[in-house]
Amino acid sequence: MSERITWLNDLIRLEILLWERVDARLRAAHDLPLARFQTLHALADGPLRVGDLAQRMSITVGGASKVTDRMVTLGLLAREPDPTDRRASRVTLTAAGRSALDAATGTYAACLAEIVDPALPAADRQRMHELVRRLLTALDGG
Amino acid sequence: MSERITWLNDLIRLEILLWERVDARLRAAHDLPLARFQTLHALADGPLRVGDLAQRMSITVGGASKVTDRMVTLGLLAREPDPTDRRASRVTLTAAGRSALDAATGTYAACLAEIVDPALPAADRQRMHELVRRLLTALDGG
DNA sequence: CTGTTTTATCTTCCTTGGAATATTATTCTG
DNA sequence: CAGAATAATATTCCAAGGAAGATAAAACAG
Repeated sequence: MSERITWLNDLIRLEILLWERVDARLRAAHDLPLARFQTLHALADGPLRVGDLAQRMSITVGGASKVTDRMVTLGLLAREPDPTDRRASRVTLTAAGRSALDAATGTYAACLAEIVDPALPAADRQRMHELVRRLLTALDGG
Repeated sequence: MSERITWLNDLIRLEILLWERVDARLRAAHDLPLARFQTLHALADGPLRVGDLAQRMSITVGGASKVTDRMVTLGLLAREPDPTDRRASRVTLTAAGRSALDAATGTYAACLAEIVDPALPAADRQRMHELVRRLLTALDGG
């Protein structure tokens, strides 16, 4: 019973600590908090509608709308009208957003590698990712 | 490079989704959000000073101070003066806090089991916990 | 013992994101 | 096509926690 609690507690704590570390590094190196990096990354493969962005980031639509607002203000994103649905807008990376993403991606990977690699060899990292994926699939088909 | 990002992204998303599910269940069954449950659980083994509570929960001291305020108002926690240091206060469970914790613990474990067990057999859950622990140890010696 | 430094906590301001609601556009029914 | 139902987004209000500064008590230097 209590192992269950420890199990999730530890997972949550891990996520918090990893987030803090990577966030601090990205802020220091690129003035780009991790939350913004993630938004950029979600849009790397092309524009998304606000709702799809929300889903990909596991936040609410309202939240995604506001994230978009802020990052449009910062010049990292742009809203363009969806040609097929005038209610919707397609959120897209600006040139500045794209280059912020490109610049930060290396920092992100390096920082994470610095933390994770000494603790887990490649096989274990791989195994862990696979376990996470299996749980994600069970949770939302993703 | 990009696998690194997916690796952490997936971990973060998993944490968000698990949090949401368990949080919703605890709210529904006990009117006790997961953040409060975690606070109660952190204090289950005995009183802690605010700073120690903060550390155990991986939040800031200021945050812990405010969590304590709210939960004192709710009657779940109490502050008692630390006999050895008049700057500090020892945060402790009230009877109501203890019984809320006891009641919610079963719900928490059951909810988590419902989600995790179909996706991961016991051996994998165990393995995953061990990987998480190894990373935590690397991150903060915990 | 007095002044400085450190420690533990609290407080204020700010950002973030959720919940609920409003708004506007689309789709569907008849 | 008119009206109702639905869908996509935006907006308002609220709770939570971080950062930085403010207190208050303790520890320490002399």
